[in-house]
Amino acid sequence: MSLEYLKKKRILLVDDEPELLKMVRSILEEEGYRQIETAQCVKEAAEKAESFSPELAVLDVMLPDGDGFELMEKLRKMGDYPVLFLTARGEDEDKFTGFGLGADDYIVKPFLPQELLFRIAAILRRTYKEEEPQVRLKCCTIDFSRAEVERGGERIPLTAKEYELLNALYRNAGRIVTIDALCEAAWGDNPYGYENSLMAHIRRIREKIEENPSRPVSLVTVKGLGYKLNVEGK
Amino acid sequence: MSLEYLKKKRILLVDDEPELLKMVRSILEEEGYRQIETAQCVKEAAEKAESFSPELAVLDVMLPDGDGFELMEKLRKMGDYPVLFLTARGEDEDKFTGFGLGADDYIVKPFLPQELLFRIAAILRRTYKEEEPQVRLKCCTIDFSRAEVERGGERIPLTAKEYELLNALYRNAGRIVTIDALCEAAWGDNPYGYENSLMAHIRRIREKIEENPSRPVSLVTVKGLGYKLNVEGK
DNA sequence: CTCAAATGTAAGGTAATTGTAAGGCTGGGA
DNA sequence: TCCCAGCCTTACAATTACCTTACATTTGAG
Repeated sequence: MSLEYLKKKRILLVDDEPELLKMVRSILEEEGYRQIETAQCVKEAAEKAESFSPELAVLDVMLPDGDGFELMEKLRKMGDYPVLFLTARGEDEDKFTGFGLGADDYIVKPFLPQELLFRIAAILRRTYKEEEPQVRLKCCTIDFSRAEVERGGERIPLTAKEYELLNALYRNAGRIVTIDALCEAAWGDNPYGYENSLMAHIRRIREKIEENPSRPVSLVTVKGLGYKLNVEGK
Repeated sequence: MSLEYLKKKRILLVDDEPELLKMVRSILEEEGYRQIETAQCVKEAAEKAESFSPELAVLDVMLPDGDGFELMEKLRKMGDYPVLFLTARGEDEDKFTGFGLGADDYIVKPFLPQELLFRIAAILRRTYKEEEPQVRLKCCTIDFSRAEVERGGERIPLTAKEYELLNALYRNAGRIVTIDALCEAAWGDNPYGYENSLMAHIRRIREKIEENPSRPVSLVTVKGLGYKLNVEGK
């Protein structure tokens, strides 16, 4: 059972004490985690999260410009990754607030390094069941980690927008994704007026992933409802 | 965010003290969990797991005929569901053994009921993403997230209007929905003058979901009142 | 700055979906 | 028995949502 891929996950640490931050970081790095970002307040954390797209967040409850709970709500709006809280001993109320809001684990300071590592590993293992770099489609495979499509030995690169759209479709593989949802995924805040542009992108994606782009089988349109990505295998 | 579906998950409790078993069971039942099995030793647990197919296991470390770690290895061979350990205070070595073997969480006795509930909910939430509701009818199933009807292995797509109408009927499954209400659902603002069109759509839907569209059993008409969708309840 | 690649826009085309209409049932009442 | 209302059924016409393509604009690397 190879768990190596878990070491590549992006982890965001947020704590106001630089000492603790440094300690936790070194614990994780020693264990082999390679992608770690840190922040010392809510504002900084939100900015880092935006560009870093963490796959796990470890948050202190007490922060100079707010609290960890408020921060978690912010983070949850951006992506659905697990959140683990650190807090001072004994504040049971905090613990319950955190769990109630949907935290994934809660560790009381002071803690044993080993326990932190185990809990992080347990959450990552559950959340990211197995590495799935290759998504198989009818007549090609998509490699999201390289943003490439492989078809008949040939490697075709995806552009940024194509990647975002395909990813949004893949996250809902098999289900219908509305035009609005796709615009939202690709253009964010102001996703209006791009319907036509979306269509052009869909066409370009189809030229990369379909045998016959005019008779799509993997990225099909459901008239009046949206688009749907069909992936192979259970 | 509906978390109701988590309450239906099958949970296996294993502990040698009948008292504790009873207590944990009542904590869970009070919270709304409905499918709970218990066992008092490794042997019994293995048997129950076989027939019960748990979706989460809560294990004590100390058992009369073995230990929880050994049991976890047995369970893992049968299925990949999360395991949470309960143990007596202070046995840090146990804790690390458990996590090292792939446990998902670890709670030290004595614990607060609330904490157990939160940790169980957190694990279930991460492990089991919300499932899509499949609506079962007399001779087919409807999958709204894919806008498809599955009948005898065949997948028949629904069009936008068909989707809207079926959805409106499903939201009032078993009850009569008036013609006006259906027009309202499908045509919004100005739902007048579409009665005939509605009929044509009803026909098309029946051809997709009924054995004999002319003798409907799932989407029946109630003369003078409207239509009604009969779903197979359980 | 320059150039190529990526992205957005526009316009004519097309086919599936939807609307329409006309004739056909069926069951209840007179 | 006949008639009528309310719904069914079908074929076909109209619409609209999407396709396709060429081209304009933006972006970003060097």
